[in-house]
Amino acid sequence: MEDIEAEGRLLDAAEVLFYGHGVQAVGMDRIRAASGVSLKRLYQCFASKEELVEAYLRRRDRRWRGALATRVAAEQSAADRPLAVFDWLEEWFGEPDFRGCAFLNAFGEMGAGSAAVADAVRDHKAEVRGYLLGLVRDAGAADPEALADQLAVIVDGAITTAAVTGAPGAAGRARSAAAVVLAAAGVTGGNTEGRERSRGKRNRATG
Amino acid sequence: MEDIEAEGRLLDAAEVLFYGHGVQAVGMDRIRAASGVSLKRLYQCFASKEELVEAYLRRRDRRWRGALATRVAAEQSAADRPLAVFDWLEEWFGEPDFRGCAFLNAFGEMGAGSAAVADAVRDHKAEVRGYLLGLVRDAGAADPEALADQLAVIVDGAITTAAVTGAPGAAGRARSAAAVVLAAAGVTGGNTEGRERSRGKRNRATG
DNA sequence: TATCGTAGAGAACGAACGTTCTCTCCGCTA
DNA sequence: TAGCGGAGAGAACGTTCGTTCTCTACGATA
Repeated sequence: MEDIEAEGRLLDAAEVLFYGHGVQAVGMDRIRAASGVSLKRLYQCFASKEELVEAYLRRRDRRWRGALATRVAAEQSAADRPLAVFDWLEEWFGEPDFRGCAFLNAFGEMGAGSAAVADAVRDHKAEVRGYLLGLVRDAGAADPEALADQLAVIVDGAITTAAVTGAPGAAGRARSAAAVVLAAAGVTGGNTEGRERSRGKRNRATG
Repeated sequence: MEDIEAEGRLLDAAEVLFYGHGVQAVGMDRIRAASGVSLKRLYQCFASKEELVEAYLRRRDRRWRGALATRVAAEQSAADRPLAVFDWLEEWFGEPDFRGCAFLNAFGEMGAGSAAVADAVRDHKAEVRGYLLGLVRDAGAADPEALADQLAVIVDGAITTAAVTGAPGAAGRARSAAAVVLAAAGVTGGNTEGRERSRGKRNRATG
């Protein structure tokens, strides 16, 4: 098995297990078993559990933001894109293995004990906030920086609320709050009201 | 040492250690050392670590909501109280040992593995949401249920953002978002705008 | 003073942790 | 075919975990 393949399998196993059960609840041996990679090779790829955790977070960050951006970019009007974030969130919340924000979970567990993990989490949140900033800037918001801050707060609140309640409905409630702050900043898309969106297809092309 | 005193010292130690370092990162022996309660007595009070964690969360829930309610009740006008929540949050975020939401942290760590902990977290979030509902109802909001949902999302987002960034400024940004959704629901207090509040004393009595 | 119940200190238990080491086997070269 | 390097399997290391047990000391009662 090549190094690059082993690394991928290790990160795949780490993502499923760390995200699903928490970092501290999953031992290295369990990752070895799930990945099929020998323990020796595991420690050749990642010198410690902390390194593996950090790598897991950084890869998840890229994938997560990539999936979000892909979904949002499908929205044709720049003014509609900020709210499309919450449509994507709702889809994500509905997935059976959804268990909240991997980064916040890891931060709560290891943020106080591992600077590397804390940095990865901070970087992720900063990237997301930067992405939202670009969206509202393109949508012509009055004060993009302030609006991005507000949306970032609402997004995090939506994720944690959905995780605890176990219901994807938090996305819709967050979406309605986001619609209000967007409207207040002068961003009015084609479906600012939201909420009844789930009754059928969007009125704009989504494909 | 009486049972009731031992229990209090155990919960005090558990709160500082579990909240500060995470639940899994703190062993029972460390709690014994910090509390001065013997291990035997510890297991007489709490039959397992899980029970201690749940008791820690439930006591913290009562205290946390009590402190919040005390601070908010000092606001004379019912219309100003919802935003006062965020003033209290900012004070909390500025405390040196602030490390995010104890309940979300515990949920991320043990929510998948302990039903008792998950229940305690859900109960806390439901209580907070119910408290917010009462506030906006008293303030005469148009749709109190929907508004309470929105505020609950913003509160959770504020806490997690403040925890990750390590700066209390998230409270102000959440406050401004909350002010917008409150205004949209017809709740207009004496200082809805917020934001410049931090430049000096509030214009209403705070004592 | 002799006895008893209880409490604290901390040793001890088995399991699991992160990490390293040993052993064996296989594919390559001379 | 003999020898070598690297890889996988998994035993083993030392530590720490949650939990239980042992031993000693002490205060109350007769």
